[in-house]
Amino acid sequence: MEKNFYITTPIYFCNSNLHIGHCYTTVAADTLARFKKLQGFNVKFLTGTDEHGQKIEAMAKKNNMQPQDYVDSIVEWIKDLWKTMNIDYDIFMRTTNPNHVKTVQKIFKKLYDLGDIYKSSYEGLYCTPCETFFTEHQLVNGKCPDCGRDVEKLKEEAYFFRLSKYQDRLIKFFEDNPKFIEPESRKNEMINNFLKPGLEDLCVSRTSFNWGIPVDFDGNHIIYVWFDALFNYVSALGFMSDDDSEYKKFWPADIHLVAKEIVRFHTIIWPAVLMALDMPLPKKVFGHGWVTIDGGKISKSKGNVVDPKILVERYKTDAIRYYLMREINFGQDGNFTNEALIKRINFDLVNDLGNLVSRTNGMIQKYFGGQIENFDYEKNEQLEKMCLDTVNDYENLMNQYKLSDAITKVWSLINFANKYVDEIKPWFLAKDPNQKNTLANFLYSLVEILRVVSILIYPFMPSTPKKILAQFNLDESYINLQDAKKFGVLSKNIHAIKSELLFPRIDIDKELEELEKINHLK
RNA sequence: CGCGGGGUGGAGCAGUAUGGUAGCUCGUCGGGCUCAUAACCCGAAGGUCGUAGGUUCAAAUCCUGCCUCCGCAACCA
Repeated sequence: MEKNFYITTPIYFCNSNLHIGHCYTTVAADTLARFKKLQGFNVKFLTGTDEHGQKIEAMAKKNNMQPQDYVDSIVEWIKDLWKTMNIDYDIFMRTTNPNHVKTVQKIFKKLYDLGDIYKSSYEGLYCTPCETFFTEHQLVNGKCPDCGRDVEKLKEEAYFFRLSKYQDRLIKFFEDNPKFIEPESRKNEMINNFLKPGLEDLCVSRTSFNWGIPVDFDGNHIIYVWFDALFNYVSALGFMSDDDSEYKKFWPADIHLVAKEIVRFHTIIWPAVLMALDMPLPKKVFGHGWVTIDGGKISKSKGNVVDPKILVERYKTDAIRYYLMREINFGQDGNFTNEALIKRINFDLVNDLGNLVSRTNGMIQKYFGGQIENFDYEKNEQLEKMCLDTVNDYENLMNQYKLSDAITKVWSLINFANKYVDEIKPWFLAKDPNQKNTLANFLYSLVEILRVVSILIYPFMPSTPKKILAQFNLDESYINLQDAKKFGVLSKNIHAIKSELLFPRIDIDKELEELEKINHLK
């Protein structure tokens, strides 16, 4: 039977460029997608953009552009970002995609016909110059938070989704599927904050702006952006279109990866609408934590937004990916600082991994002229067990989405190898011609460990394994999870090639100064 | 009493579902090695686990109160 795996990131709101937090979500999804592929799954990995809404209309106007031209320019920037971050998505879904638009309209009509969407009126506090409704607590001193002017009570005609009808079914679903929301704390939050107090019907249309999907049977109304956006996960698979084979194959999604603030949309509104349509629900919504900067929330007004493109340019993609996946415990908030980033690079990538590759290569050059051949292979039970245990632990952790723990596990193998060199003391063996075979076996083992390491780090750092393997004249075909569980896979003829450093050392003080300068220029 | 999360050696974090020698990375101090990117390996110092009580033979872990920080509160990953 074919094993399918459908994973999604949120589709990002296109009102401006993305920051390191968006990269975090997407890198995590990419890492999981690559891992599942290694495990032999037929993976579908979706990311994309949410392009409708009043804010985008306003941003376009501010830039003197048509909304479509504006989002096109942002999308171009985002696609370039994912290219530089080495994100290997299968689908880049845009909510302005004509098929998506048609699908959302059909769904809206269907729910209207079923009676789960009905027409009523929306009453709220309205700021006329800003053309925006606000809730009571959004107001600042009773005035519009944007312009500071008075607001007035206003009624407008709108469509509503019968969210309240699904409250009990949602609670039951949460109880019956304890793993639906992870981590568990998010589930408690949803139940306590939203389900227990009672759900109100959701206003799913607006008339105060035009940039969105019109209700096709009532032209004045624009469909609420979240209603529009959530359905991208199925419209991308051809749901309700002429060809829905992909939908049949991949829905329901195995995991929606989202950040914690939009868990609500994915675990209450989304399942409720799917229930209304009698469609299967996603298997899991994982709400990861936030990347904080210097301990605080990423925010434009604080001016602490880190431009990921600058980071990638300076430190290379794999280093950034490694830092994000390693430093932050998946599920909880984690801090980003320039200093921690550079330290991780220097200590973990340069000292531990880079140096291990370097010294292994160096010894093969020095003791064997770059070529180990014609030696009698001796099995080493201890090494084999060490590698096998690491791979098994790693796979278990990855299956539980414990990404940080899994990559840390790989480093314990790297550290083990560095220690092993000290134990064996190859520099003594090299002086004794009778020990030539032992020395060859030892170096062969190190290359084998590096082969296993290359496989395991691949989902996290897609370009580094190639570089490691190339130093020993091996190609990417060795990146294979099944082979990671075996020891002694390589031919007993190892050719080491003099190579550039895997990760160059960074001068911390100098680099921090440089970054400080860049920040000031902004 | 709105809700959620956190407070663990100098710094950053794990550990808390099934109570039982407090672990990791960095920093500090001392030692070893020389294959390697002044890298690598070993050892040491340093914590009454926010606080006050409670349960228990035994609490970072379970219960109660309090202090404190961060976030959410209906369109910021």
